[in-house]
Amino acid sequence: MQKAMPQWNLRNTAYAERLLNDLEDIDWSVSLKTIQRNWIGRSEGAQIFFKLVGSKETLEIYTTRPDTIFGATYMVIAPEHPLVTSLTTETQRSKIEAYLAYTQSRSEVERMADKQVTGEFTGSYAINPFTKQQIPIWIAEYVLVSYGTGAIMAVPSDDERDLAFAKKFDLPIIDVVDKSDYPGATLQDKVGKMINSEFLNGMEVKDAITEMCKRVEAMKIGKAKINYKLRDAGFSRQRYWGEPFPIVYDQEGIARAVPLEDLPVELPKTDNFKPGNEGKSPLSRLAGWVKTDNGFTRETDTMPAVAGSSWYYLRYMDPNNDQSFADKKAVNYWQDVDLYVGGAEHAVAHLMYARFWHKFLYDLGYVPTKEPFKKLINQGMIQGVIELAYYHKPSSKFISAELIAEYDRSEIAEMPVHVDFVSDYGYEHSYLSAEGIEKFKDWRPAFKDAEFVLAADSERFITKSEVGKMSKSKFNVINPDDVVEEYGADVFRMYEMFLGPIETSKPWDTKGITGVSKFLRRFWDLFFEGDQLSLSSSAPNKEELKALHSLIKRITDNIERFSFNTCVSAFMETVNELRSLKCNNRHILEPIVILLAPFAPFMTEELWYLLGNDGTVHHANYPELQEEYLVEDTISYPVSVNGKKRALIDFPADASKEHLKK
RNA sequence: GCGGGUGUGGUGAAAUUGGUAGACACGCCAGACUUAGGAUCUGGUGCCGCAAGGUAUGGGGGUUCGAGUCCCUCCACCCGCACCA
Repeated sequence: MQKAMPQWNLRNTAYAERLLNDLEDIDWSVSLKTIQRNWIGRSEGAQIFFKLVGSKETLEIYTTRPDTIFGATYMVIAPEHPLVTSLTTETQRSKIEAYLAYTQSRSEVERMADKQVTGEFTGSYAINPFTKQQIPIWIAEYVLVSYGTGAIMAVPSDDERDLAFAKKFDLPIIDVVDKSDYPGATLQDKVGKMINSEFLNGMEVKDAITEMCKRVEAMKIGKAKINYKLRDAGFSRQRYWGEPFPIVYDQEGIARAVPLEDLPVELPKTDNFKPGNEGKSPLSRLAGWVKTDNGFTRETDTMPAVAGSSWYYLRYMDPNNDQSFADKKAVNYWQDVDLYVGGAEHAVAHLMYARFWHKFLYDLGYVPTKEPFKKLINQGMIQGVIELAYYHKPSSKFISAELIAEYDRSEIAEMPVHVDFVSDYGYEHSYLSAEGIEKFKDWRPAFKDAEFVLAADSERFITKSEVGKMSKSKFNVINPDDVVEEYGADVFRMYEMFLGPIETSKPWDTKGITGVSKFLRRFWDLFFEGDQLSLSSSAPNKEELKALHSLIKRITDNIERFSFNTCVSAFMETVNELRSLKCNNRHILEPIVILLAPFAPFMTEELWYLLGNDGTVHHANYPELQEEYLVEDTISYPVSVNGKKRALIDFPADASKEHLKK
């Protein structure tokens, strides 16, 4: 059931321009910024009021192309537009009602999926303020009530949708832009010379837009206006869990802020979480709480989850403060969030609200920065492979994927198969064996007698494999506990890092996990002779020191740029090298234990203890890089002939220029 | 349709600013040790070629002494928005 009720809204539209512009200053991924830009949806245009024939009312439209107004030959309003009833004339009423019944029968999804040119004439006319022509007002579903003003001036010569509509309903088309100077330009491109437009004739489109905005303003029939797709955020929930609004209503029903000294307004305790009457929140049942001592009435709606998530990071800066959300000193010290690692699914809700909220606090002087999250990394998702079986509905048979071309696709359904039944899971050719088919039938008793059609010479039922989210509904969830059980948490952790760059999404695949497992065992073995800890404390040699310090350099640099996969590679290379050097020197190995600690926290803790240290390795000082150990004795110079490297020649690093030239 | 991103071996991937492409790992091949091995160790492995050598970062073109990296163009795939006036 839908019901109109008064709601609190956050006027984040007032911040639209800043939310858009300040994206420039933050270090976020291009795709995330793009999503936010699209969501804000800024467009420059004009708001224009059209007079109606035989009425005192006007029809307000929004257009990004005021220059084309001489080509506006009809108008269109959305089926849900408030003026629909008053604009409909007696003779058209039954047709309009039939059309409205049709549009109401179509969901938004249907409208988008099935774009048909439909509409109906209202019987009313507006007056084009420049041509002075009477132009018909139509209703059509291609105009959306939620965007702009829900009404447009239609210029069939310069808009594809208007053109299709005009052709279908035989409405006049007047060319107003000559694009012959711009070969290849489409209707969307704002280029060309104005024609058939009186005082605009000969102007370039851009200048014509400016000129038209001036004229419209001078005539007091509208003005230049920037429009946003971004909507204000509905902020009321009729639920128990959520922050109560610090708002009370006085005897006249005027909303007032709860005085500072009475803040915060805490959620009252109750054990009745059922909704209140007339769709109100459960809080409305608590009469003793709703009525305040001075006879005011509390707001009983609560805030949504995005309220808390919009500012929690500020509270982290001063979590025990009972006077304010965070002390200014603390906020000035911490400033903002240096690095936010989060999923792209928060692109428009949480991340937009948090930015808005932060800017609001900035305007009030409570935070020193304009943006909450300086740098943001979208960590990639570990995906799953979804295994699907083709099911031929008319014959109730399952069809092996290699045979699917022989069937009519409209008769085929795809049924998810639990990945536990699938052989060679993760490979292109993954399949159900005879045993797998039996498991599937036990799992889905409804298909216990279904036939599985296999290729003539095959005993395998090939499944269709698709990369997608791990999801209970797709039966492809892999539990990390099993991996941890087999290889340990350190291996699991490092293998996830080793898979590739942090931003990359890819299906979970354990094919290479033995490499990481082997690496950790080899590192461990460096410390031992058989089962005995066996370490040398003598001064390390040059090669060992170079191995250590080049590792320190690489790990430091790679962490700095969030390249954890190459960190793992660097550790592997160093351990390979120390193995071939037969190094068991504690002056080398101990700093590596510290470097490795964030990557393999459990094993390094163990080694740290075995090395005789007190406390935890995770509090140890980070090893210091000493560049002098990195200097090469010889440098290999590539020798190029015709731009191709043909040879390498080694020279002592201290060789003179003269020597090199020879 | 509009906007954005990505294309490198059999596979996951390296190459931070234009400077020996394929590090590291998986897989594969050969060998060692073994009663056995899906354990461990050693060596090899982009492609063509016995070799010398040639060739190679989606295709084509350009800038440069030198291009995976910069520019143009085409193609493929992925993501976002989508009747936005």
